[in-house]
Formats: sequence, C-alpha cells, structure tokens
Amino acid sequence: MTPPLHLSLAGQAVDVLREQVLTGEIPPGSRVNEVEVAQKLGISRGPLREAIRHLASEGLLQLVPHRGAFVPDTDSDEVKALFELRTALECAAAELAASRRTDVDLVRLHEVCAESRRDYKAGRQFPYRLDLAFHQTLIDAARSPRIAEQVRLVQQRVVLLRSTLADDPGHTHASMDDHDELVKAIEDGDAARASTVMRRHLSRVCAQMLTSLNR
Amino acid sequence: MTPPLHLSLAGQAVDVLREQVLTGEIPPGSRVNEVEVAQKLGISRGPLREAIRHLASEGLLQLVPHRGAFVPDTDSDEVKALFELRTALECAAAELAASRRTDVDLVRLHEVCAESRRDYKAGRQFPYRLDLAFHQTLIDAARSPRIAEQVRLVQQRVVLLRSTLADDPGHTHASMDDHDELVKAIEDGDAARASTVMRRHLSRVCAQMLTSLNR
DNA sequence: AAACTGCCAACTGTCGACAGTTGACAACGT
DNA sequence: ACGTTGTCAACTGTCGACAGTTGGCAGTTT
Repeated sequence: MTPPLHLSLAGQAVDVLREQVLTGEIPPGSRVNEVEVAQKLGISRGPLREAIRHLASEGLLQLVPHRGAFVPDTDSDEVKALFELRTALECAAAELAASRRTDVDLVRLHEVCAESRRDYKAGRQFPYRLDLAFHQTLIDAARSPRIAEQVRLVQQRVVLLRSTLADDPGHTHASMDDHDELVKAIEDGDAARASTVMRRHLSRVCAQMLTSLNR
Repeated sequence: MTPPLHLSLAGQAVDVLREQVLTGEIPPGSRVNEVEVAQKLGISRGPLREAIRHLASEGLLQLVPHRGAFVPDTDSDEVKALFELRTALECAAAELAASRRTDVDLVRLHEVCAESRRDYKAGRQFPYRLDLAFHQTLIDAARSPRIAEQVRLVQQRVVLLRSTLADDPGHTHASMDDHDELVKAIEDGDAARASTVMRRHLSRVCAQMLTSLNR
C-alpha cells in the first residue's frame, strides 16, 4: 500500500531529511542513524541511504566511512571558503542579470525589495525568507541554469549557519540598501557595478556571520 | 575474498565507471544497465546504484525515473551554460590566485607552461593532460577549497565533450599564449588582469567547442 | 492500412538479512 | 594508578529476492 504516487521513497526521504537538517531539528554535529531514521520514516535502509548520499552531495551531510553521516558544524574557515564560492557565483550572476534582465525581472526585483521593507517595518526581525527570495529572483534574471543550480546549493548550505545568526538592525538596513542598489545597477545594465555591489554585500554578510559565530 | 582493503565497493565502482564514461568507453546517449554492469564489475546492485547516483551528482550521468541512467550527450545550450559556470569559477580563482600565490605556485605554473610547449613541439597534438594540469595548478594557487572542488567537477564535465573536439593548431597556440599571459598577471599580483585574461581564454575555448560540435 | 487495446518482458525501486568494521568498555598486566 | 589487550555491541557495507512501473509488441477493431 505504498505505491509511488509521484516521488520515489528516496526522493521523499531527501525532502524530509533536508527540512529537518535545515531547520536544526537534527542539530549540527549529531549523527544520522540509518536504521533508526529509516524506521521513523517507515522505509527501508536502501532508499534512506540514497537520500543520505544525496544530501551529502549537496553538502548538508558529511560521510565518514563505517561511522555514518554527520550534520556539519561549521568553523570560520569553512564559512570563508563557502562565501568565496558564493561570491564567485553570485557576482557572475549579477553581471549576467545586468545584461539579460527583462522588464518582468525588474518588476519582480522591485517587488521583493518593497516587500522586504514592509515586512521589516511591520516589526518583525530580519526577513530571511525574502532575503532568499531576492537572491533567487536575481539568479533567475541571469538565465544561466548551471550557475543557478550551484547558487541554490551554496545558499542552502549557508542557511544551515543561520540558526546561530544573531539579528542586527544595522546589518538588516545595510542589506536592504545593498539590494536596492543592486536592482538599480541591474536596471541600468551596469554589469561592473552590479558585480561590485554584490561583492560588497556578500562580504558584509560574511563578516556578520563570522562575528556571530565567535560568541 | 573481497574484504574492503581501502575503498568500499561503491567507491571503486565510482572510479571505474567515471573512467569509462570520461574515456567514451560508455558512449554519450547510451544507457547504464544496473544488473549488467553490476555483474561485469563483480558486485551487487546496491553499491553500483550508489556509484551511479554519485556520478549523477557530478553531472556525468543523467537519471530518468524508472528508466535508468544515461550518459548525457551535450547540445550547444548546455555547452554555453557549462562555460558560464566555469568562467564564473575560474575567473574568481584567477583573481584569488593573483593575490595569494606563493613562489612555489609560480614555479609550478611556469613549469607546466614550459612542459606544454615542449610536449607540443615534440610533434604531439594538443596536450589535454597538461592543459588540465595548468588549470588545476592555478586553482590550487587560489587556495579556496570550495571553489577548487566545483571547478574540478565542471572541468570533468567538460572533458566529456573533448571526445568530439577537433584539434586546431591555431587554437593550441592561442591557448598556450593565454596560459603564459595568465601566469604573468598572477606573478604581478594583478587580479583584474588575471580575471580578464581568463575570461578571454575560456570564451575562446568555448567557441572552439561550439564550432567543433556543429560538424 | 492505421489506430487502439491488452499483454509481456525488462528493468528499476524496495526490502529484509548477513557479513565486516569501528569505537568503547572491561579485564588484565605492569 | 596507568597503559595494554581482548571482547563486544552497534552500525555500516553488501547481498539476493520480490514488487511495481515502463516501453514495446502482437492482436484486434474500424
């Protein structure tokens, strides 16, 4: 009575596990027991193993031979390396977006920026969800599927760090200003400027993460 | 009599299959039959499945649900997307290398360039192996593990195209000149120039591949 | 003759069980 | 008391078998 309706068991397991890892339900440093989790998900070890390997290839799990899979807890060196990769990818995306964006893209970007400010002024904390949406929208405007794919993976890996990220009003304002400036550069078709702003933005975010890591 | 000496069966299968895919022993477009290949390798389907999924995550195989794994044969759009990613990564690497390179790195880079020219003048064709070695050495000089990892994957994916790449003396000379110029820029610590040269170099290689694809 | 329908073989997806390895604990010797 | 060695439980790595799905082929109908 478990006929694959849409996704294979392995695929479903990937989604469930990814969610649990990203939300911190499975905390960094902890191990994933194959039999235990398989039972909890009501599937066999085979599909679960595939799911684990898949998440490992996304960087959300670390495999240790004969020991199992661990949720990586990230040190500052790892954060730096991660942001070097992210900067390379997103700066390139910003350049491409500046030269390829359509009017629809611009509307979407403005929309996300506006919603971010609305959301923030409504008294909430830093709107992670909309921050992600902004970068996602920008990537789409670049129209480079391979780059988009890699950015998605890196951003996901960064989300894993956010659980320990402290909110800072100054940082939030600076980020939103960066976003606005990025949109302007893209609107003007100024690739060089878009890249520069993106680099500054990401370097700021990286610094913020490094400081909130040493606490 | 098959105790895991160093690598798991899945790991060994990954190496064997990767070799077979990259050399074209398993030609693009063909399917990988799980039971057949498993028998040929003398292992069970479990480890082989893991190997297949792993190679799929590297982009060397494409998975189709309920149909199997296929060696991707690449169209021009895919080539362009691939090179946009590669350009983003390697330009960033070139910049980082320009600011981080040590004297040892410079020696190695010069060494590879010299060997390329020697090899070519010895009457052989375009020295793929040394071309790869050059880019690898450059990446190492950038000292950014995450970027290095991604570059390795993309380059591997590009190698899959080389089987259909025609040799062109003009292209070979231009490439070797590009390499020399890159080393100079890195030696001078000129990040902007390194990035520019790398971009030009890769755009040339990409164009070469596109033309030899339409034939 | 062309299109449709039902059947069939081949293959993937999944499962439960066995074998080998790892890290930890306890017993022993120094 | 400390280091060493032997033992053991837990877990991963691997295997063979079964179930479900897919694409193709033959038979049938219009």
